[in-house]
Amino acid sequence: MGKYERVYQDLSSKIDDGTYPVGSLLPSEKQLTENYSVSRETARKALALLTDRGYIQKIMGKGSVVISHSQYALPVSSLVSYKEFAHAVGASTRSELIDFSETLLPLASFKSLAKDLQSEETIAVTRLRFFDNEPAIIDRDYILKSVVPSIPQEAAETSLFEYFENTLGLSIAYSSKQIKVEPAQESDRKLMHLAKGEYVAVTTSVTSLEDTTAFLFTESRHRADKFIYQDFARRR
Amino acid sequence: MGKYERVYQDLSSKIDDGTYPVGSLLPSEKQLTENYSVSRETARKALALLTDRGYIQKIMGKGSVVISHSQYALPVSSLVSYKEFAHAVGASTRSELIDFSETLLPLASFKSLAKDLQSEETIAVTRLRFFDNEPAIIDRDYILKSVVPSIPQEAAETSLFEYFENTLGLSIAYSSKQIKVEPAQESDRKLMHLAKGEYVAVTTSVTSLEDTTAFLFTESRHRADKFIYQDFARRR
DNA sequence: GTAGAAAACCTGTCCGTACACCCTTATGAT
DNA sequence: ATCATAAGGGTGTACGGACAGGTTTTCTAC
Repeated sequence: MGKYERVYQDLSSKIDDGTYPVGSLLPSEKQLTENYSVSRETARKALALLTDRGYIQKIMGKGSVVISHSQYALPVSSLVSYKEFAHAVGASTRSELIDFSETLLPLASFKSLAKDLQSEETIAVTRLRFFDNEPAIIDRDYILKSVVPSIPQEAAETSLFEYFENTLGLSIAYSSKQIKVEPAQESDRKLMHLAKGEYVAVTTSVTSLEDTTAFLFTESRHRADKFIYQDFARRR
Repeated sequence: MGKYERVYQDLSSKIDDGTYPVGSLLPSEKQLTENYSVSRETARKALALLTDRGYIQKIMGKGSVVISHSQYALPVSSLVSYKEFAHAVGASTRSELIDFSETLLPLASFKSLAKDLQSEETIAVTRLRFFDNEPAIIDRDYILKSVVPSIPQEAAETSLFEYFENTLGLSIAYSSKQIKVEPAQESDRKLMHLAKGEYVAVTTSVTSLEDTTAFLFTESRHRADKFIYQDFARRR
């Protein structure tokens, strides 16, 4: 881990724990170079990370102001796995493996996100996610067999991300996603206990590795009444 | 405009127009310093912009690969105004001024996005947005009178963002937003021709200036069947 | 006392250099 | 022919300095 990442870690945790409350100023760049014994560029890199993750707003001639920064978004944003999200919010969560099989990638669901998709063999994992013991999300992941030849049952039951990154050493880089609202299907109603005429929020995402290989295709169907998506954007 | 922004502009437009197609490599950092007569740091700043806007993926030891990058997201993402969005997609769009009045900020709608909100006087602007001559979105903006004392009717009918930035010289910096799904209200059904029992996607956002003043509060109610939100995220 | 100018401090941009690490290709020994 | 190694070119990180331009504080002149 680079120096600037350590500075970032330290500053972000001090913002989280209230050492630097919302509205206060962080130490100036010059002070940071002294406190952490780094060059100004390194300090600025750490501040840049804080900036685009919504921790601070830099004001020319004044300094870096801590701004309020939401931490409880659904795992749609900022590309975190369900397990990481559950751990972060500390809610009572569990998930149940519904299906675990092999199939061809359903092109239609993802072609609006990724052009030039080929029909490829995938492993499909369907899981039902519970929040506070209520079924809230149906996740269906398609993983390219050409990238991940097989998945242990245990990884499918706990965390796919962890398996990809830690066990296989894959470097997950970015993801593009889409959110729509659809009427609940029969299977949605059954698994999530929905009445007829209810709706679900559907997020579809394509996740790629650092070498730009799109390898993970996910469709996530959320109970509309439990669905909240949060986002932070800058105008630049 | 800084040098690195000009390099960014040039590279991004060349990606958009196909000079650098998806999958190809951009010139190396060294070549960029020569082509544009800039230092490596300046070239790297331009590449960093391309990276976090989803134009490219940098691969260590290889170069910068152009990745496919969606441009037709709804104006929820990346903080663009409706007018900018309409212009970008080139769809047939118009909007209709429904209400233009003064009121207190409805705290309840926004308190999950911004803590410590005070009840303040605002100008409220409600507009109905049409896509392809179909009513699709109801936008209701609350603008703090302490920041924007008055709004000409013409600005409310065309573009508030343009008025804030170009006429008033306000620097819009960032925004945090939230998406939920709700049953359509009576007013939704009336304005957007919805049947009973239908749903709307509601995006709520708080927009702040560079000095961190939250000044614009927007509630956007979308016909569920026309709502698509697109996003691009990176894994740290 | 007050207004205005200067100083001090802050961030933004740009430049140059150095070295580590990664990937591809060419080289050369076997 | 094959395979290990070296070389070259690529990005990642870190350091240094310089100047521009914004904000706040201090000080000076009136």
